[in-house]
Amino acid sequence: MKKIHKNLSPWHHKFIGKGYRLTAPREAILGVLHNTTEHLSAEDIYFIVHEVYPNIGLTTVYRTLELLVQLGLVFKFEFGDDRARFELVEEVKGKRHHHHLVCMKCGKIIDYSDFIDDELELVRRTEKGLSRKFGFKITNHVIQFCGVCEKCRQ
Amino acid sequence: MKKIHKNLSPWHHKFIGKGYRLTAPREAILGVLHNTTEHLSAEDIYFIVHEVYPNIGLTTVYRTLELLVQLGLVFKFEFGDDRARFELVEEVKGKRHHHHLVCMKCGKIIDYSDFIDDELELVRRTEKGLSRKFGFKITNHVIQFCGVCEKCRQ
DNA sequence: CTAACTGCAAATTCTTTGCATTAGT
DNA sequence: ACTAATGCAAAGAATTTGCAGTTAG
Repeated sequence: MKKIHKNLSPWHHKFIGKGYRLTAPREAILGVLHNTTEHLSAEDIYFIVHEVYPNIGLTTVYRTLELLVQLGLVFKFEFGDDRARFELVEEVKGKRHHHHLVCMKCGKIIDYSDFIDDELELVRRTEKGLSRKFGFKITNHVIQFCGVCEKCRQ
Repeated sequence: MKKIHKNLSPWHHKFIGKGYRLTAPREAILGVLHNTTEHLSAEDIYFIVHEVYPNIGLTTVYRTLELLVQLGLVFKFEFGDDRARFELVEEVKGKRHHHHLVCMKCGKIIDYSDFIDDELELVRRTEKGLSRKFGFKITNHVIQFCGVCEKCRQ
């Protein structure tokens, strides 16, 4: 009889069989990213995870995030404030693909997806063109608008 | 008779009368940015400027770049390699507005302007929409594609 | 003349590394 | 068991800051 595998974690298959292990810290970090709508830095994540697993170190957070980016599960962004921010990719599961609008004064970041259909259509076309012309295999894009938010303008 | 002002530096008017001074280091740094097609880091600029003005410090380069960004003369970019890169805005004077294509393996950066007309049209539309919806005054945008270049794919 | 600018050295901040220990599979 | 993953402390790298001396306007 076929053994039923208790595939508890939705991320299980992304790790196993590739030489990677799905450990408690990794699941915790994925969980944090999954449950937030914010743009967390490594340190932010560290503090949150730390509440549940007080013995997880900041180093592990950095190393895990690096792996997750490499596995294509997480995006890494650099806004203007000299610390990387991380976001789950998960096009699946409701959360929509979005781009960013950043306030240069207060650092506020808005995710928008209102105007995104046109943008994505353009992205597809541009990717194809760039790919053909420069021989790149394009895996990702950054589209971001910068400005000053309503509050900071006063 | 009207006095002819010896406006030696094309950047003179961007500084004077706003409480800022156009000093030798600043002109040198602007000159470096003007004469390159590369995406220089603060340290890159420091080394180049240093050949002509050996007593200019790295600190001054950082401080000058910060000011230039604030004055809107220079763009600051973060590609994946944890060091900021700087580029003169100068839409004027030939050099065309462009976007970036970055290789995640070797860090090569290609400026492209081939597919940019569509992109800029879209940018205008999106800026208008975002501005209306979120009350932002939009001053800048980042459009960047990431992937793996032809060489690194082999 | 005076406030803005500069250079130097020291301090900060974010991120990475070395190494001995622990723990998935 | 075998090797990846972890935590800690220490190292590293980019950028910032304090301060006394210098200079453009």
